[in-house]
Amino acid sequence: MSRFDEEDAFEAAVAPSGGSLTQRAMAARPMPYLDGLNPAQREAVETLDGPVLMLAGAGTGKTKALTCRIAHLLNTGRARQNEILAVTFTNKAAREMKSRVSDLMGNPVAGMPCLGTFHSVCVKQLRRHAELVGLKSNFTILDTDDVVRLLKQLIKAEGIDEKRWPARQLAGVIDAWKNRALTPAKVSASDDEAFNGYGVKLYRQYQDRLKALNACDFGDLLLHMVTIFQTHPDLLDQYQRWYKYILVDEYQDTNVAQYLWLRLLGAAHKNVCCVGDDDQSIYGWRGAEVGNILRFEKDFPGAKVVRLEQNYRSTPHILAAASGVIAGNSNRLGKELWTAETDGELVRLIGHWDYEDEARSIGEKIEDLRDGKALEARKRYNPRSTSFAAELERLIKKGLPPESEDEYLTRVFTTGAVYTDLKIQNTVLALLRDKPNAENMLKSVLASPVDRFSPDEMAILVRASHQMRAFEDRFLKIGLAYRVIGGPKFYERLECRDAIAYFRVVMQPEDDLAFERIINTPKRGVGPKALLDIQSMARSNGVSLKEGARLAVQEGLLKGKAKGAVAELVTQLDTWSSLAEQQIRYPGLDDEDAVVESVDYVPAEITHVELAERILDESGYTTMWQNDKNPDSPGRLENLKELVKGLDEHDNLSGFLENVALSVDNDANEYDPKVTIMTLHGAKGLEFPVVFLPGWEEGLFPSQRSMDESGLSGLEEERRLAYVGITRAEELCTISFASNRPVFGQWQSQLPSRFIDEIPEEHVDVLSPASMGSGFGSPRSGDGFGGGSASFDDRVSDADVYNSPGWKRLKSRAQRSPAAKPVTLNVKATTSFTTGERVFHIKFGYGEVMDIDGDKLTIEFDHAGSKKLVASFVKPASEASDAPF
DNA sequence: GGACCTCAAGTTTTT
DNA sequence: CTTGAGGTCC
Repeated sequence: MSRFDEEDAFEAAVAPSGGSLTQRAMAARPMPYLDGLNPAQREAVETLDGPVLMLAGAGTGKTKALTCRIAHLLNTGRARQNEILAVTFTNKAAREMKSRVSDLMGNPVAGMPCLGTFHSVCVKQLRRHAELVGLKSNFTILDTDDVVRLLKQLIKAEGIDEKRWPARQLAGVIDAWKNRALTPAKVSASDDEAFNGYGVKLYRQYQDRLKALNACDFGDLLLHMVTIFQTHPDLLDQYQRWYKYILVDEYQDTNVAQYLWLRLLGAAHKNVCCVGDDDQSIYGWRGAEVGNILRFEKDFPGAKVVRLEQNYRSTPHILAAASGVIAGNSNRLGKELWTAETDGELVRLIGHWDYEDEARSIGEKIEDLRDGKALEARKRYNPRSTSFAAELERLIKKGLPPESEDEYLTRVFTTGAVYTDLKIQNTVLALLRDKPNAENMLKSVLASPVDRFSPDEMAILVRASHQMRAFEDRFLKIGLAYRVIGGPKFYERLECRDAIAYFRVVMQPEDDLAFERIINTPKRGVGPKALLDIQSMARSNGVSLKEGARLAVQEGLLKGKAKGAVAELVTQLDTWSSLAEQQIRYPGLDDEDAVVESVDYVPAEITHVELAERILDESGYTTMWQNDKNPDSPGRLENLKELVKGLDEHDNLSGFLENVALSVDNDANEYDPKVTIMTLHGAKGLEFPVVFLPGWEEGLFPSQRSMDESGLSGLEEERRLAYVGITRAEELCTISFASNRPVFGQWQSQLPSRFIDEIPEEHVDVLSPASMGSGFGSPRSGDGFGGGSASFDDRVSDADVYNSPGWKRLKSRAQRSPAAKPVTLNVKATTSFTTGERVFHIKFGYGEVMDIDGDKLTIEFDHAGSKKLVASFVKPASEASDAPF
């Protein structure tokens, strides 16, 4: 991006005539979006008919290509909005695609009813044809918690030891079968052994129970539709003609069921366009089959394969580092990412003493970058900070708080989002009109190199969520605003789940699981005994628990307090249900038709929000928390209020329940800039100017468990995860590891990750931690080493870590000439130790070698117990005098 | 029905 | 080591 472009944009931005960019572009050409595409993207967009496989590396503009393709299909009149099926994996991706297509078309895409996640599209289909698999169209979608409770009941009934065969495990087994599109009948004999030999039997029972409950789980949404299409060719034929064009995002993440569903729908016209990147397949553990991408050409002969290889996101060193790592994998489809950019920093590598040091160091670095105190200034403008552009767009839709306008305006300029996104440009122009000083502001920003990053341009990406705590602790301590993505979910809180259970029973009286949850919440004196009576009444009459409860009251099975309470609850439920009935319109049933509108609609007596309030009040649920004197009950009441408030965004209660089941509230819509902390998995599809990748240690990343369970393929998936992590970074990428980390409470010496060795050294800058800056031996500020028993802690200086053999090797690696062959760090340490020898460890003190296993020593420490350590972190006791104490 | 105790497990996660 | 689930006892 040259200065010329910036000035061009500048002129456009301050032009008195206002936002004419869009108009100019639109007037010049009917399809302006094609101009912004590179040749490969253009080919992918313009090859409208027949199968297309788009192999799109990280940051190569695949969403752009995908959305342009949709716009092109619409613009050329190939298809109407409701004739395009476009599926993604996450709601977020679906939302973004929708909004970007709207931008391209110049007006909101009203329709596109079939742009959504696999699951949301399937739910719509299944609600239409539920009866074909024995369900009613108002079926409930169970979450994992419900599933596990249900399976637990079945396991118990089967007389299996729950301890040895936990329901969670069975849930996993069944889910895996469903991911592979295996109904109970299709589970092959080889799987008979599953779950102590009861797997298939329980699977069948589970499916029967689901049918009785008028419910299904996530896997069923896909599996049922596949079954329906396979057994009803006429129906399939209808759908095949309906969806003239099919587009699939993140194709490498599809499982067998999703693949079959797609193949069925696309079999006739074969206008299927799949976009994927085999190098970013990181969901194998939940059933994703990379194989799907490999066999695309086989399933769709004559498929056009387009490779998007020009990266618009990252600097050359970051790209080279990522490429170097991913090169270690075999069986790749092979893409070579390149960039037109030439500037940029090396990928940074830092080793720390322990995880707290790591958190401290990253915290300091973030503060420096934020305050412009870091030595390195921002080297280039990033004209494509789509993360910020998306955020700003969201905020503008919600209404930007006036007090933040200046700040956001500044950031619009500094991130350069203004140069590329028409929508943002127009917004900025609107803001500029009211800002007399904006012109000067813009000029000064453009005149000086940007030397700071906003906190929300920075992210910390970890392998496992437990790593987050160290950063949270540290950031709370230093008052650095952060945001954790993927923490505990709002709807999964106890009070929300209870409230939702009430709604579920009201909307779907056969939902026994929800009924069981609320029957004695709040306490109504209906204990396990009464519940048992109700259950047997329901079972012997073949009705739902709610009806069973009604019968139990009528037949006089229930006595005393329970009788009155149950009778009241049943009556209440009836009342609520009839109030709700006036509002029922299942989402998705109507809007898919070409002609919708005016279905006869009886105005409801009360709104669904009022109904929800009534349910929670009359049931006594709100009162229950009001009377609870736990310190957290006010918070729970607050959450309930929040929950009811959120109902407003939905048409009715069923719409809300569907949303609860199919979406996660991960969008943190907050104004203040915050550093993002999230897992590598959660970061896929995102980008940040500054990325920190901590915890690159053997066993943690690559994860030991992953390798134990899946061997080489597990390792390769971990490597792809590393690739995903590095490629999230636009400008600065910092990888770090700690030499010591508590694993399940036990301090362990950690080896740097093998992935670190796989980064070509000419693209790495090995740095010393900040505390090393003034030379070796600088005393640490006294945070201690995180508890621990060793009395030596406080007297140890950082320097010792960097005198360790492992560190020296690392250091020397960076100083070798680029031509030198990379040496792995995992060289066996000099195991000159012998059993029985007295040794010294910097943290654990003195001890005796009990056992030797390769380069690992089992040592019985005098004060710290028995530990297994890598020899390089231990020295003979006789040499311990080197230590500074 | 609630408080206390014991024991086991302990990645990644969207829908 | 820490958390959570399940069981027991009052």
